[in-house]
Amino acid sequence: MNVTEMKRPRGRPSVFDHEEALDKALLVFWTRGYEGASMAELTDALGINRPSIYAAFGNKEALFRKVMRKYLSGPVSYVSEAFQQPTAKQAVEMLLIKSAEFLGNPDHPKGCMLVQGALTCGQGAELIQQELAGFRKGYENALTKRLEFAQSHHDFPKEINPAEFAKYIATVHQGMSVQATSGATKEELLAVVSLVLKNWPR
Amino acid sequence: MNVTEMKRPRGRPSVFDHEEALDKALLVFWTRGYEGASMAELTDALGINRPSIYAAFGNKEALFRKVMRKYLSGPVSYVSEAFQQPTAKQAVEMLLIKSAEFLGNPDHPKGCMLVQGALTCGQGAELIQQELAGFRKGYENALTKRLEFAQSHHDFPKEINPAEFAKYIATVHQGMSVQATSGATKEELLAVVSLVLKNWPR
DNA sequence: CTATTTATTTACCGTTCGGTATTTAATACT
DNA sequence: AGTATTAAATACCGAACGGTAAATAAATAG
Repeated sequence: MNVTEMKRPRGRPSVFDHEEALDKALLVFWTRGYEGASMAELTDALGINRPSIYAAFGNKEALFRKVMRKYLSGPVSYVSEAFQQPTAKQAVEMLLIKSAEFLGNPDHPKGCMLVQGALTCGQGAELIQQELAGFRKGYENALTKRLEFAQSHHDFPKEINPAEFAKYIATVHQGMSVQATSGATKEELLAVVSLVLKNWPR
Repeated sequence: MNVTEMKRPRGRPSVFDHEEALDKALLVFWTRGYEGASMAELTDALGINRPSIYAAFGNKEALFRKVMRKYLSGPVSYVSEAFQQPTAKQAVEMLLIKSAEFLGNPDHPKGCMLVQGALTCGQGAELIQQELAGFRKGYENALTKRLEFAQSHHDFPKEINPAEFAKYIATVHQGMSVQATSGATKEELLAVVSLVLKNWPR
């Protein structure tokens, strides 16, 4: 049985593709941040009327969370991929190089939405702000685990505290995002990464 | 002639100190960002009525710029101070150590207002966003100049591109700001700085 | 052909936004 | 004492905000 000939649902069919709409919403949230993106601008970008957005995704907060999920599992999926590299150095290398290429890519908004989505915010968006900080902390913790694993396999110097080194790499990573948002190019970011990797601890 | 017995101005005297008011406004903009800070919240924090703010400082944008000037010449004046250290290494060392202590200081909002004031923004605040990016770029350029000077005095390896190294330091610096905003402590930031300084090029 | 279901469209809601006109109070000058 | 000057306080403005009720259109099920 072919999926393309599935029985169509009961009522009036949606005139827009939900996944495509989320992609369009991503571009707005990415450039504007959670609060900077107004429902009016989102409505324009999605090309559908406002009640349709609410019917399909819930309110602004719910829409943002759905967009976030797409963002994490899509554009930045290279992060968890990097952690699976055979050595710790290769893992960090891939993480930073792919990040430089991603953050400075002119084909989509510059910088990382996890950083610029809601670094600060007005009253009422603190929850989103905390959630984004939580995702960032999550990546940092995953990197710590990766380095602890490497350390236990003699792949990372035992003199270095994995949590501290992970925070150092995360700091560079987030700094690269700020740089990209302010206009840094892929090449400039790669030069930064090169300086970081040049001094890999041994 | 004593300044304390200066002739008082003509009309009804101001009931609030303008500089103190700017300090209070700074705390709001620092935590909320330019757009996240509402005039209502600013009014509450300053303890004066809204028309008084407009009469004293102009509109929200003008108020923010006056606050910015105080911020640059006050809390973060250590940056230009650091550049005057005798050697390049001492300059960067002081820059990063003082930054760690400043960004993680729990006595005022965490992070740097130059970074979190308007990393992203809605329509209408792009000018402020660009101005903040300009200030960040200004610091980076000043650091580049400092390293070029050091290079010409055999105080910095001639194999390293000063602009690239300055961007690396600026990237770490801005990353530290993001980390601080998300809750990183002074001690954690100092550990990051220690890792950066451990690999000073020679 | 009718009923049911679902989506789109239009028009609108109350709240908050940044900003101000107007009135009232406090001081100095004459 | 009266007037000019300056600031504070009250009350308000239009616009933009996120969000929704009600009506209409397009499909399936019987």
